[in-house]
Amino acid sequence: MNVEMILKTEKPIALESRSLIHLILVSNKVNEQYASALKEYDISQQQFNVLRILRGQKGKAANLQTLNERMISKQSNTTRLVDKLLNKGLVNRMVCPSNRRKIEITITEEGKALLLKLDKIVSRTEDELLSGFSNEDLRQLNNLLDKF
Amino acid sequence: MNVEMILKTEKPIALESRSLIHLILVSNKVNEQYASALKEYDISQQQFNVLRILRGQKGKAANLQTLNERMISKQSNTTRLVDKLLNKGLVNRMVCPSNRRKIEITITEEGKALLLKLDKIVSRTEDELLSGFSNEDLRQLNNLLDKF
DNA sequence: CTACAACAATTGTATATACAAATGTAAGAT
DNA sequence: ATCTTACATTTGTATATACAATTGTTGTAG
Repeated sequence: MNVEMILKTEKPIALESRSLIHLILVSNKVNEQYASALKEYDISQQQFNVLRILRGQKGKAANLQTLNERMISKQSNTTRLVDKLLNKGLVNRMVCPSNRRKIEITITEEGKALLLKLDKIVSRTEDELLSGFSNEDLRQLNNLLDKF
Repeated sequence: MNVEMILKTEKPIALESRSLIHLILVSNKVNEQYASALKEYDISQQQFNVLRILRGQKGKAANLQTLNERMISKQSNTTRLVDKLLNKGLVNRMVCPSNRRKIEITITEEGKALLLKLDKIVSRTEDELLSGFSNEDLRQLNNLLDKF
């Protein structure tokens, strides 16, 4: 990926700035690829993310707060995001009987079925994005990212 | 940075998925740090980015297309973004005399003065973000990011 | 010169996000 | 029981972004 095009705009770019901008550029690219892969099914990345979290619950419900904590992108509109999924019939929602402040969300069969399709195209996208990487590269990358 | 919290949601996460999600999480964190550092001056990251591009032009004007190409985040609202900077008096804008389709943007003295202040706080933010990194780490990171 | 395609920027619209304020519920203190 | 505080979600609002359609300009083929 060509980061030089951007970085040439300021001549003596410190190694630090370069790394961070580079990181953001790559992340944007990755996000775009995910988004474009999911677009066919009218699912945003965040929605996909929530569906995967729910599937990971194996039947147990997740309340909005839990979703919020585990979502890739930070706190904001979990309510509205779940509304969208609800309208599509991909999740169920019920007030928690033991604590009526909480709202419990579960994935529907329809949601699971959709996820199965999405898994395939997402993993194809990931393969493409990482075609230049060996397993050793990936381990190294993870180690470096852990330092943040 | 704790990626496990998110990743525990799906049990057998492939190394590839893990790396990409990890990357996005880190990038989000970096973006948040930049945003919060710039917030004090009511400048968004994209606005900061454009100002830096303009400064890098050393007096030469940049048209909207050029800005667009060099902006960190992809094509969208360069017109509106520049409008904001214009309202703040940080840039000038004039129709290109040789090709009236183009709009030429330059940074004002006020814009340059602001950038000088921003440079300081941004570089402090970068230092914090990368405090765990040696120069060798940064080089490695850049090499890996280049593989995308 | 006119018609047409390509170009550069702008506008419209729908959706997404950040952030603060408001609503409704639960728990604890007096 | 009442008051206060904390909790969980929802709503409002301003801003940001994606994407398509539109406007105005230039270049070119006939």
